[in-house]
Amino acid sequence: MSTELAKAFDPAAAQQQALDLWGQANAYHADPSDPGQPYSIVIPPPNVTAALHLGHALNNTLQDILTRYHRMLGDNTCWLPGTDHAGIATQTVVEKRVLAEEGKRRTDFARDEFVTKIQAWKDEYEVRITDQLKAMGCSCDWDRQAFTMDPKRARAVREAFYRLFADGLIYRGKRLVNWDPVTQTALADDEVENEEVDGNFYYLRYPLTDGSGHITVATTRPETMLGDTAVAINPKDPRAAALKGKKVLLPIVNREIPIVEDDYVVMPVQFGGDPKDAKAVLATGFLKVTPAHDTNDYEIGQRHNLPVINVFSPTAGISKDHGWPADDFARADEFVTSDLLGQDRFEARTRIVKWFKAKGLHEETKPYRHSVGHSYRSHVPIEPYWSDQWYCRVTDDRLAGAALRAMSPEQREGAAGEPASAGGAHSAPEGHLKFYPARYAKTFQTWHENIRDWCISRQLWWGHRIPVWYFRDDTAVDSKSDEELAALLRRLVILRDTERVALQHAPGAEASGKAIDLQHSFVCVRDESDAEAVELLANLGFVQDPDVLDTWFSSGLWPMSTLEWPDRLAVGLKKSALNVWNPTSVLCTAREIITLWVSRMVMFNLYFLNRLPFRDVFIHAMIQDGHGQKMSKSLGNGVDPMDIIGSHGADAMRFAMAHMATNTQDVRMPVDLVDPHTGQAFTPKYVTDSAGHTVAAPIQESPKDPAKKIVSSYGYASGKAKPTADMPVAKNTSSKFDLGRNFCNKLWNASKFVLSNLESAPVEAADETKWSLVDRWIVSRFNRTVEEVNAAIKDYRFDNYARAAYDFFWRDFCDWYVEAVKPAMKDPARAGQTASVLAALLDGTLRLLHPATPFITEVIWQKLNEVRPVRGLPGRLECPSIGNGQSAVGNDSGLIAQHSGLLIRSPWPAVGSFAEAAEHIFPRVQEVVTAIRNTRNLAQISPKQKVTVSVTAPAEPTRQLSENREIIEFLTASTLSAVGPDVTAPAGAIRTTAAGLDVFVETGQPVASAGADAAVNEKRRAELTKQRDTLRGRLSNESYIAKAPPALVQQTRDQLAQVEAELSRLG
RNA sequence: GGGCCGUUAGCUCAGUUGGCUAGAGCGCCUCCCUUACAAGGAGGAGGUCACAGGUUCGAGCCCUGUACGGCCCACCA
Repeated sequence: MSTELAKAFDPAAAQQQALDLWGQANAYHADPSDPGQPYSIVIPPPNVTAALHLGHALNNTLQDILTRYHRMLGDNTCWLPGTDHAGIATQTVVEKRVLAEEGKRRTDFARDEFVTKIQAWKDEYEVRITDQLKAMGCSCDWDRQAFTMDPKRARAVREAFYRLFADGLIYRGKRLVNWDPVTQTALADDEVENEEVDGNFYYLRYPLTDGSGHITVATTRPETMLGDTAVAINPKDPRAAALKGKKVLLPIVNREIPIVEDDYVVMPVQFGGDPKDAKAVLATGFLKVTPAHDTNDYEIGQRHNLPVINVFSPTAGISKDHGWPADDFARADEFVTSDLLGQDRFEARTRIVKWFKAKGLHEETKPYRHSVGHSYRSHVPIEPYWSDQWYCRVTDDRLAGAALRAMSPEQREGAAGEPASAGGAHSAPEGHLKFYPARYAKTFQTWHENIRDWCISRQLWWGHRIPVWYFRDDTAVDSKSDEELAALLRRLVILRDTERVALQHAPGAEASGKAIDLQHSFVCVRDESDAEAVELLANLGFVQDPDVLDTWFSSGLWPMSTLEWPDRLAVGLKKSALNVWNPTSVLCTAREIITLWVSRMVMFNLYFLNRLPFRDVFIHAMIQDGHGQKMSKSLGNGVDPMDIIGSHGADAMRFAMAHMATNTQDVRMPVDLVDPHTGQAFTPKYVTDSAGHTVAAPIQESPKDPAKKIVSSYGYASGKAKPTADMPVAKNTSSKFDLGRNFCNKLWNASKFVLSNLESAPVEAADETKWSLVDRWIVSRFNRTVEEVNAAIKDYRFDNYARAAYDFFWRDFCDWYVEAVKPAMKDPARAGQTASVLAALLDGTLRLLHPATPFITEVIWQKLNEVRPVRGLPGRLECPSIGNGQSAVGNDSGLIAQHSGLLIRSPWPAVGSFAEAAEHIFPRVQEVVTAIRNTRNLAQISPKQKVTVSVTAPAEPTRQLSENREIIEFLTASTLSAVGPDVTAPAGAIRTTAAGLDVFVETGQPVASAGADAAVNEKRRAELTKQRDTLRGRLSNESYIAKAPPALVQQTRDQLAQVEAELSRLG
C-alpha cells in the first residue's frame, strides 16, 4: 500500500475516510465506569424547525474542540447530543407548510392527526441535523442521542412537573398573558419582541352621566374602549375633586363607569406633569381603564375592584362570547352588532374612530411613535389576554434564590457576606456557577433579581401535554351511587398517599371539610403510563388539560434528562451516568438564551439534585452577516454549514470558526455567493427591503454567463423573487473560511514532505546531543505552543488556540524549520536524526491540531503510523509507541480521535522542557536571513542569482552564525564568505545591518550594487533615525528618568546606544 | 427609561497587569510556477487606535463626557 499522499488536500476524501474509521470504532461512546476525571457537555439542543446554520456550526465546533481536547487529556469525556421539539416554532412551520401544500389549517385536522404531521417534520429534520453534526466532525456519544419529547425525556418532564406541583411550585392562575392571536397561544415575556411602530393618539370624549359635560381620554387603542370599566384620574390632578363620585357613560356600549383616582395616571403638563415626559405632553389626565386588555389597566382594576370585560376573541376580533356579560352587551348600540362583531382589532379601531367622529366625540388625532410588543413567532402585535394558565412559581426562594446563591461570589454584585447557601433542607451545592466572559454574570443576576412567575402553559398541540386533570363532567358523578363514588374517592386518596397523583384546589376555592372537593380540584398524574390513575379520573368525570408545556420546561431539564434522571438506578448509583456526568463541565451557548434556558436549567438542577447543571457557562459570539445583522432564516442571510463544508471542507470551517471565536459579543461574516455555474464566489449586490434590512438583491447575473440568472438564497427568503427551474440557486459562502482552507492545505503538504522524508531517511532513536540549534529551537517552540494552547482552552479563548497553533505550525515549523533542515535531510549522516525530530514534530502538531481539525489530522495520523510507528523525543516531546496493537495501557485503536476507556493512545502533548538558549539565538539567525532577503529584494537581485555575504560580528555572534552557515546560505541563496570581528566592507558591497551586526551583500556586479546600496541604506537609515529620535525624546524627559522603573530606563539607554552605533556604521 | 458591548489597516479581527517601531488573515503592490505546498514562497505599501477632556514619566489599554452602531431588560394612555 502506497503511503504517498494526494497532491492537494481533498477535504471530501479525508472526511469520508475519517468518518468511516470513527464510525466503525464507535469512537465516541463513553461509559460512566471508564477511568479518568469526568468531563461532560450537553449540547444546546438545536430546534427541529430547520437545518443548522453557521451559528450552530460555531457553537458545536467549540464544544467539539473542548470534547476532543479533554478526551485526549485522558478525561472520561462524554458529549451528549440531541434536539429540541421547539413547540411554537415547529408547530408554526408545519402549519405554514400544510397551508401551502394542502390549503388546510391546523383546525381542519384532529389533534392526533396534526401531531403526526409535526412528528414527520421532526423526524426529517432530526436526521438532517444529526447528519450535519456528523459532517462537521462532532464527536458526540451518538448512543446517547436524545430528543426533548422522546419517552425518556417525557418521563423526566412528568416527574419534574409532579414534584413541583406537589410542592406548590406550580399553580393555576387567571392572568393577562401575552397572547399571540395568530398562533393562538400565550407567550412568555421573553418571547415578546418590542418594535417601534408609528401609531396615533386618539382623543375621545366620554360624556358625564349627570349631563355636566364630558372628559377626554387619550388612547392608542380605541378598539379596547368596548371593554372599559372605568376612567382614572390622578388624585393630585386639580380637577379630581370636582369629579369625585361622578360617572361617565361609555359611548357605543352605554355602560355607566366610574371615575376612579389612581396615581398611576400621568398628569398633563398644564396640570403639573413633567414637560420632559412625552406622555405628559400628550396626556389629557384621563386614562380609560380596560382591565381585560392592558396589563397596567388590569392592575388598576385590581386596586379598584373593577369588573373585567373581555371583548375580544382568541383571534383578537371583537366578540361578545368571551367574557362580555349578556346583560351588559344588551345595552350596547346596534352599531356593535352590525359593524363591530367579528371584525379584527385593527378594522374595529378604524370603525370606532369613525363612529366617534360622526358623533362629534372625536377631538383630534396625533401621531405617536411608540414600542409595541410583537410575537417572536408570528410578528404580529401581542394582545394582553385574560385567560387561565399554569404558572411555575420561580419567584420562590428555592428556585430564583437558589440560582442567585449558586453564582460565583466574585461574579455576583452586592453579595458580600451572604452565605453561599441559606441552609435548611438544601445544603450548599458544590462549586459555583461561573460565566465566561464574566460580564454575562450580570445578565443572569439581574434576571433572577427581577424574575416573575413563569407562565408554562401553551395553547399548542405540539409539546408535552400538561399532566393535570380537572373536573368537567357532572353526569359522570351524578350517575353513580354514593357507594360507588365513595369507593372511587378512596382509591384517589390512596393514589395521592402513595404519591402517584398530587392534588391542588382551584384558586379561590376553599378546601372544605371534605378530603377532596372534586369540582375544584386539579389532579396531577405522576407517571405517564399510570393507566389506572387516568381511568379512575375519567370515571370521576375528569379530563386532561388540553394545553402543553412551554418548550423551555423540558429544555430546562436537559442536563438531567439526557443522563437518565429520574431513573432510580441513575439517581441511586454512584457510578451512574447521572452522578458521573452531572454537573456537566460547561455549557457552551449564545447570550440570547441566558434567561430563557440557562436560568431554568440552573433552577431545576438545583431544585431536583441540589447541584448545579454545569460549573462554567461559556457564552460565545453571535455570528452576524456583513451588515451587522443577525443570521436568521427569516432574514434569509443564513449560511448552511454543509455549503461551507462543500466549498472549503469541514476542517477549514472549524479552524476558521475557532479563529474567529474571540472575546467580543458579535462577529461579522460577510456573505458571498457561489455561482453554481462556475463554482466561483462573488459578492452579491445589496438592497434594502421594506423592513429596512439590507439583503442581497434576489437575482444576480452569473459572472460567467450573463444570460443565466442566479437566485441568491437571500432573495428567495425575502420573497422578492421566486426561483424557477432555469434559475439555479446560489449557495452562500464566505471568504472568511479561506484562512482555514489554506491552513489545511498547508498542513497536508507539509505532512506530505515530512512523510516522504521519513520514508527515505534511516530510522534512528532521537539523540539530543546530536541536535543542531534549529532542532532545539523548534522543539522548544512546540512546547511553548502547547503551554499557550492549554492556557487558551482553559479560558475558552479558542481564537488564541487557533492563532498559537497556526503561528507555530506555519510560521515556525514550515517557514523556518522545514526549510532549514532541507540540507541536513540530504546528508546521510544527519538525515536519520533530523527525521526523528521531524517525525515527533509532525506527531505533536497533529495532536495539537486534532481538536480543531479532526478529519485531516486523522488521515495524516494513519499515514504517519504506517511510515514511522515508533517516534518521539524523550523528555522533550513524548509520543506514544503505536501500531503494534498491544501496549501497557491497553488495546490500540490506532485512531488519533479515540481515547475512550482503555484506548488512550495519542494523548494531548505534555509540556516538555524549553531550550531558552536556542530560543534566544535562533531569532538572530532569522534576522540576518531576513536582512539579506530584504536586501536582495530591494536591490532587485534575481532569486536565481547567488550573492556573497560577509558579516562583521563579535566573537559570540560569529560563532553562532558560523554554526548556522549552511542554513543562512540555503535560505538566502548566498555564500557566506567571511564572518568575524575584523571583516570590513568589501568593495561594491551593499551594506545593511541586522541584529546589531553589519551585513555586506556582494552581487558580483559593483555598478548595480552602488544604486542598490543607496536604496537599502536609505530605508534602513530612515527606520533607525526614527527609532533614535523616539528614544532620545524619552530620555530627555527628566520625569521619565526619575519615575520610570530603573530597569526600563537602562533598557532605553542600551537601545539608544545600539541604534546610534548602527546608524554611525551605516554612514 | 435602566443596563451591557463595540468603534484599531480597504475588509474581518487580535492587542495580557499601562512600557521596545500597534499585529494577523484576506485584499493591494513587486519579484518568483525553486523537486511539500501558486490554496504557495520572498519582500513591500497601508493605521493621528471614533471624538473631546482628564490621570500618569508614559494611554489603543485607566477615568469622565460626546457621537455612531449592536444587544438585553422595562414601558404599549
